[in-house]
Formats: sequence, C-alpha cells, structure tokens
Amino acid sequence: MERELSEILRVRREKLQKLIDKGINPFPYRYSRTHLSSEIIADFENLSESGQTVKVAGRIISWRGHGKTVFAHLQDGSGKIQVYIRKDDLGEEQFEMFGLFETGDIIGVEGTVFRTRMGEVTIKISGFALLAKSLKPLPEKWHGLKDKEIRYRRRYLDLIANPDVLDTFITRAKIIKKMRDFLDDRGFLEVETPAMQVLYGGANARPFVTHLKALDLDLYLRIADELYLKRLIVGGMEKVYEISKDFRNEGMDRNHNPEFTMLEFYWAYADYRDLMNLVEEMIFSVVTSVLDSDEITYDDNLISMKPPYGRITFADAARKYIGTDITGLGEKKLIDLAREKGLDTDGVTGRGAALDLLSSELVEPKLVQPTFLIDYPIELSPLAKIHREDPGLTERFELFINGLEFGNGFSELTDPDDQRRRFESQARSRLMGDEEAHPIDEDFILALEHGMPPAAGYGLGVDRLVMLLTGNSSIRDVILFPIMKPENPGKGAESSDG
RNA sequence: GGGGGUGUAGCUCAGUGGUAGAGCAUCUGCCUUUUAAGCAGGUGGUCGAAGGUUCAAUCCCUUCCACCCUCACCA
Repeated sequence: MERELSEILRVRREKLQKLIDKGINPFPYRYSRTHLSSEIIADFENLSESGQTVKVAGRIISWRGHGKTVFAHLQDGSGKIQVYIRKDDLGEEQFEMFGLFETGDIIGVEGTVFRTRMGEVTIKISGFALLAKSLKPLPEKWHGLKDKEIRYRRRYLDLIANPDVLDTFITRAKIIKKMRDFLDDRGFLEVETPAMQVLYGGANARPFVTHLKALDLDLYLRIADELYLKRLIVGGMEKVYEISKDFRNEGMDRNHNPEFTMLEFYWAYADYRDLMNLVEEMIFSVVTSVLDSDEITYDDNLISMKPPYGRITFADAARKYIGTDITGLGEKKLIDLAREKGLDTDGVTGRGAALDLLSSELVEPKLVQPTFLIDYPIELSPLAKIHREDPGLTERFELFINGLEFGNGFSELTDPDDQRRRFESQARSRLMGDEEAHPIDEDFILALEHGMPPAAGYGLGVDRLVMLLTGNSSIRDVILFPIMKPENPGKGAESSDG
C-alpha cells in the first residue's frame, strides 16, 4: 500500500483521520431529518416566522469559506439549499470541526431558516453531523460532468453533477407508473413470465444464449414476452400485461441497447381496432400526466399527441409515399422498385424483407405525427391473424411517431394450424439464412390447440417513449446503466494469477 | 463491420519535435450575509497503452484500447 496519493486524495484521507481522532464516526447509521430542501424553500414564510428548527441532510456540493463563516450548498433528493455557519454561533471547536468537511461529504444540519441579503433561502446552522466522508473529489461545479464515458460508467457522478439527469429518470418512473395505473384501472393483471426460455420467440431478433448448469441446458434470454402472455390468455387470464427487460443480440446505436424495457399487453375478445383505440388513449394519458401538455417538440418537429391518431394502410402508405401500388408485386418487382428508389438491396431476400425495406426507408420516416400504419402484408407478421377482408394481409398495426416505431400490435393469430404454417414459413426463411426468423414453437402451438379466445396484443419499447417525452436523442440517456465495454481489460479482469 | 472524430491535472479545456498550460477544484494566509465570493501565494500530470522514427516524441509513424458521431444490420 505504498502507492502515492495525489495531494487531493491525501488531504481527504487526512481530514478523515482528524475526524476519527476527534471521536467522530465518519460513517454513522442514521439521521432524523424534518424536511427536504424543497420543502423548506416552499414553506419558507411559515418556517422563518415561527423560527422553528429544521433538520436536513445532503451532500455538500459547494463551499464558500469567509474566515469566520462558511456558506455551502447541500443537495438532497429534492434539490439543494444553502446553509450558513458562524463561528460565533457554534464556538471555536465546533466551527473548526465543520472546517474539516468539504465538498462531496454528506452531512446533516439543523438550524433556523432566513433569507440572505441576496434573497436566498438559507439555514443558519446551530448543529451538524457528519453522515459520510467523501474520499474523492466532485466533478467541477460550473461546467458539470460532460464526459459521456464517465457519465454512463459512473452514473452516480452524473446524477450528482447534472440535475437534468435525475429529472429524466423521475420522468421515466412516472411514465412506467402511469402505464401500470392505466392498465390496472382497466382490469389488466400484471404478470411475470420467464426471462430465461428454452425457446425464444415473439419477435424477429437474434437471442442471447446462456447455460443452466443444473440441467445442463442451453437457455435463451427472452426477445419478447408474447408467446408466454398468449399462453396465459389461453388459460383464461383475459387481460394481462408485463413490463420487463427483453434482450436482443443485435447492433447497438442511439435507438438500441441490448437489454431494454418492453411493455406488452394482451386483451381477450378484442381485435386490433379496439386495441388502437386503447393504445392511443394510453399514450395520451401518459403524455399528459408527464408533460402537462399534449404537444411535444422533438427534432424540431411539433408533434400533437392528441388522439385520434392517423390510420393508414400499408398499401395506401406505399401509394402515398412511394407512388406505387405494391399490393400485387412479387419479390423481384419489389426489389427492383427498391433499387429504383436508390435503396441498398444487398442481402434482401423474400417478399417480406423487400416490403420491410421499402416501408422502413420510404414510408416510416414520413410518419411524424402519431400514425398507425395498419394491415401489414402477411409475410411480415407471423403471429398476426389474417385480415378478415384480405387473405394477403394481417390485422396488424405499428404506431409511428417522429418516424420511429412506438409499438406493434395485432389481432392475435389463434388458429393453431395457421400458426404452424406461419412457423414453417419462418423456418424456411431461416434456412435461407434469415437468422432472425422465428423458430417453430411446438409448445406454443399445443397451447393454441386447446383454444385461445380472440385477442389483441400490443408491445411498446418503453425506453423510446421515455426518449420522446424527455427530449433525449440517445437511448443511453434514458437507461441508468447502459452497456459499456470494460474500461481496462487488464486491470479489473485479471486478478491474482495464482 | 465501414467511415469520421476524441483521449493532456479530480472536472472543463488550451497547447508544442526540445519531457506542459488555463479556469474551476485542492492547499496556505486574510476575510462574520457569500453565491461562478474575493485577494495573494503554492501543490498537483507515466499528455489512453505498446512499439517505431529521431540526438530528442505528448506531438510524426504503426498497432492496440476506450468513448462519441455516422453508415450498414436491426427494434
């Protein structure tokens, strides 16, 4: 332990030791506070008039010593408040001990409230306690912490230094709570289904694989909750939902983190039209409860979140935004069309993939105001029921806002024989090299064979909704601990080589 | 995976082929309503890592690592 500490760290250690020498426990057990900082500021008039003693606790985030007085700011979970200590009030010994505190330390103070000449609500300290000594310096007070790598890796510093970050995650919590309340109020039951699955499904994506030693069994981390939730619909749970982490072993960018939060819900005896009404009602209720507004400005687009949202069929959207009726076109013509529009068609095989390419490149980016794109070609929707009016289509919608997908829903396929055919078609795509096509899930088909009521189901990427409602352009800014590569592969990983 | 960028003090950032600077933080002194407190004086750096070129590298070259942006693939 002969490692040399820089002065900045050495001094903190020395102050710690001095406090210990004075008989102070630098890491005590509890502190009874009477107020949060925000409560004192809100209730200033009463508190200052009555002259009552308040107790607050928090981290020292700034410090201004003036000889025989000190001004500092304490930050707690509700905000920050200024505190003021005078040597005359506390006496030499206490004042000197207070001087061993510094930015980063967590302390409790008690005192009366007043306003400084500059008008700031301040606590005049009559007593204090050290609650945790900080041995590392805080990021700089004025510029904050900008380095994204440190912000993501050591989110606690980000939270201390950048107050907006806390706001984002408070909003995130509100959004999820509101979705829960909305569904609970309508009789949906929250359930938990396996995150580790023998067979994955419910979306087109490459899964993570893990291994269960006890059974010597490879398991997949779920890519979607869908197939389990539908088993519950078979079992008579008529309205179910789950908010959970899903895992997809694919690329990462500002819209994608390998683990992300998904809301899925399933509603027996309803179809996709009922579902769209419910979805727009839910989104609207979340937006207005979180924002106090039904409009959002994002990427310089003014978006009205007020229902009803636009509804346009896949075919009409193609006519409108691509200028071609794609209804009857086969794979070849679709790929030609894509090329003609300047799209990269490398690796695109199958009619479904061609349609998907055209839609995601030429249609979806145009859907800025909330819009349901409906009636998808059957090739794109292996779990959706065939359209009641057109066997080439499915009763499926995706919701787009600002050109991004905000969920996917459909009248659920309940015919076990049809489901088998769809799986088999997916299996063929798989053989053709589509790694993301569904594997055949016999166990799920077995469930359907017992009879599943008509139902509609919806899945929503929660992180993206949080991005939209907090104005963040990267998913990493709405996930507390986004995936990062190890910082120093040689340092942390390699231990004693024994 | 391709392309571009970044990495220098705890934080925010300058900078140069001759082993380095500012502001904040920190330390010492003065200061009893300050608030980006002030004034004066200090401390603090294997300049991301490893090689190479050179009398000499933080700077030039090579490789590697991490992060950001972007394209591709996807959700």
